[in-house]
Amino acid sequence: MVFHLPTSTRFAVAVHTLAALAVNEGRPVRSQDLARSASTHPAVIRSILSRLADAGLSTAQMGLGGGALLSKPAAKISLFDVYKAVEDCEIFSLHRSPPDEKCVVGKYIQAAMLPALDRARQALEEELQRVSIAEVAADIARRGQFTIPWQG
Amino acid sequence: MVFHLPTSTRFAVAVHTLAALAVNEGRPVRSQDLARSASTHPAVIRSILSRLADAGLSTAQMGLGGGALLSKPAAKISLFDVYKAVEDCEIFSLHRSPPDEKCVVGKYIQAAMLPALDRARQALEEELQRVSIAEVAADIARRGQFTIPWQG
DNA sequence: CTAATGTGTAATTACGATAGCAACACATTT
DNA sequence: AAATGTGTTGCTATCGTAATTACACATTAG
Repeated sequence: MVFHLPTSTRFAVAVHTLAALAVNEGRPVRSQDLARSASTHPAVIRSILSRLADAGLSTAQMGLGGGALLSKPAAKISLFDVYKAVEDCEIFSLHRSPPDEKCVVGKYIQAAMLPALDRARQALEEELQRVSIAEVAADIARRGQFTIPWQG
Repeated sequence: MVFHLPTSTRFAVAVHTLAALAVNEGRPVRSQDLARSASTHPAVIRSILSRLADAGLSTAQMGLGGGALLSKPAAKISLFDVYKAVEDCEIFSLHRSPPDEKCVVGKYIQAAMLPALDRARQALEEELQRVSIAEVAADIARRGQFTIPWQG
């Protein structure tokens, strides 16, 4: 059986994008080049960069020679920061239509399960918090056998 | 901005259904009644019950006076069991098209981020494991000020 | 045995989010 | 002024979900 995608591809593409900016540390990278690397369209990259910029994770340098840049050190950007910036953080969806209030189960089911769902969501977020874009970029550098001249 | 639903409503409806079976302990409940309680269609309920039966969580009693029943004690059914039965457990989707192998970032990005995503998924699943249908049903009973004559 | 009840499953339809893509205004550098 | 590159909007195709209908099959009551 085929299921839907629990998150959009935006999260993976956003991490890809920020890792690429970290690897190209300092040099602006064009949406066109990021798009080729991530196998997508430049407008998709710019759309994601727009959300990342709103979240204070990246900035854009307009005009000739322009492109995207990290707006803070890669070590200070967690995967959770990226997740929050580009995805809905409500992992669990509840009933499409509100359950029947006239049934005891319908009346209380959501209140009864919400605490557990919140704890599960929080556990997931805490794990994402533990990993930074710097670590992802460093892992890429290690696998690719090159070094990144880290900022600072 | 409007986002999509990270899980389908199947999970919430499935927990609703099993909690209802726990509350009506012993008596078969018709898909029609479960559907009214969950504000959905009987065929949707039967479709979900079919997955729950495949997972060994519920059974069906055919014919007149029939309906759905728990196939094991509610205390032995965790929210993770339900989650596994009706949802895709791949929370994070990666790139739609494989990244560019000719770019170092594209070549290693997925391998670099997968361990973190796995840990996050596992943390979520462990939290869901901690809560049982029996606890959800008991919480409903507490809020509704009635008691469930627990099996055994 | 027959009728009534209720499940199991397939097919269809409508809907909503995603992502690919084109177009164009705006900013910046040469 | 020309060239380069971003920001944003709008359109389209695709896909999963869920509502709904329909019908074969199982079971019980009479």
